[in-house]
Amino acid sequence: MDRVSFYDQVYQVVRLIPKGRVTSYGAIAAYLGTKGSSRMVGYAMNGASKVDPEVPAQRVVNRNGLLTGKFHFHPPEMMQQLLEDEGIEVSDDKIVNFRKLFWDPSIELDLER
DNA sequence: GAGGTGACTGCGA
DNA sequence: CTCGCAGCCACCT
Repeated sequence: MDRVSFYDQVYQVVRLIPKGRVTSYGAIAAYLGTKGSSRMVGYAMNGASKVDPEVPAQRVVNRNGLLTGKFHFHPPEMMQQLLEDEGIEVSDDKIVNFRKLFWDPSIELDLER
C-alpha cells in the first residue's frame, strides 16, 4: 500500500530531524526497515536537492559523523555552513559531539509512534 | 530485461 | 588508532 517511493520515506524522516540534531544513514535505513541497505538512504539523498520542501540533508551524516556527502551540496562547504548555523560544531568535516547530537528515529520517533 | 552505480555499515587484521 | 574487503538494495541507463 505504500505507493510512496523509498526516496519519499527517507525525505520524510530527514525532515523530522529536530534542529540542532543529526542522524546517520544507517539509523534512517533501520527505521524504514531497510536496515543493512544504508546505501539506499544515501542514494535517496541524491535527489534531496530536487524535492519539495527542501530536505535538511546536512543533518544526515555517516556513522562516523563525517560529512561524507558534503560534495553533493552546492557549494559543498554549504553543508558545514548549515550545520554551524544550527549550532552544530563541525571540525574537519566532522560533527563535534556527534554522539551527543545523534538523533535516532527508530528510538525518538518510536516513543511517540 | 539486464547491468552498473553508490551521500554506508560492520568486521577483521 | 587506521586500512581493506564484502554485503546490501533501489534507482538509472
